[in-house]
Amino acid sequence: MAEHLSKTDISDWQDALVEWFAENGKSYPWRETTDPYAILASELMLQQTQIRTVLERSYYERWLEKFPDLETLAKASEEEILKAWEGLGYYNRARNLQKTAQHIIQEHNGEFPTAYADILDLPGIGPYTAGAVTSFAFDRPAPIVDGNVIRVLTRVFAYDEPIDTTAGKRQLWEWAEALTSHQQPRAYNSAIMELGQTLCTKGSPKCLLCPVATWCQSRDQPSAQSLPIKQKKTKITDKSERTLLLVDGSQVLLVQETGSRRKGLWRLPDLSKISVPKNHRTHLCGEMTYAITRYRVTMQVWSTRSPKALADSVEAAEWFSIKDLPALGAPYRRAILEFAGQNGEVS
DNA sequence: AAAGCGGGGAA
DNA sequence: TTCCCAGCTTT
Repeated sequence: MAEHLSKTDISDWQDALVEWFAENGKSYPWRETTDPYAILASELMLQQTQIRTVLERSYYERWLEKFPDLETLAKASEEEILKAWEGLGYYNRARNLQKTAQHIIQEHNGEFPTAYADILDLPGIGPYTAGAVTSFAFDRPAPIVDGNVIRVLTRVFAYDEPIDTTAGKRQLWEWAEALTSHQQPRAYNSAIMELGQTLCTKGSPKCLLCPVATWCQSRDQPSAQSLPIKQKKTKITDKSERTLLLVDGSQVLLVQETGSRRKGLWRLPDLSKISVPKNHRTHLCGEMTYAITRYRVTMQVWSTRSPKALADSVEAAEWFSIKDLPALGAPYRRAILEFAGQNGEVS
């Protein structure tokens, strides 16, 4: 399909995007640097995560302040890393970022690799992130395909087949490859992503303002809104969870996550795993619902009037100051803040 | 090829 | 509610 575009077309398409971006491109902290480590940190934070989320809570700035370079990050403790990543989700990203730092120090003498294949080889870095670092940090040509680019390309080529298949992905990368700029890799890749983010949006694409509408087979078509097409629909399963909120003065009792989910983070103890003494009375503080991966979880929070007595029944638990909590899964943090008062009273 | 992995914002 | 977000890894 890209065969429909001649060499001149491709060049004009690139120029139009780059020119539009020069006029309309937004400034982000990670666009003001060419430090590959800083760019990589931003890219990992942004995987499946909206720009707004990263910006609003200053994850990027805080991360670079705490771990300004590869050496500092390589030596950090898991606890520090998870605390800095707390609330962002997909916590293996943080662990992989540290593994990458250690890998570069050991295998590349501390020099960030500039070759695409070497970057792709780093833990947690797939085709998209490798292309992003290659182009954004080193201004070298590399195709990228993310959620934004997928919208732009499927609409430009009126691609109405599912994109979450092997064939669909192959087609998208093929197009991205064919359109990659060898003149201005950094600007072009930034431009096509920003186009998808601001004009070629999910809801109602702003074709009227689009700098590349000339080349678009879905221009002003209602069909544009329905692209891209996905085939997978994840079905949500309901789950329930009973947790124990034990507060003693300014302290709260926590246990560490064991499974693969939220590994290394802390949480409220799971009441269903605790054998409560026969004559011990517990009461329900409240209930909240949250979503995680393919589950919708209804979480009950239980407590007691005599927390110290019950704490002995909780395996491998530790007391933490509520003012200085370790990295927690978001729902547990919310529950503590909502149900635990300042002076140990539990609602 | 499919499933697992977090959390939040927007329609 | 559902969908999506600067995706990657494991099964």
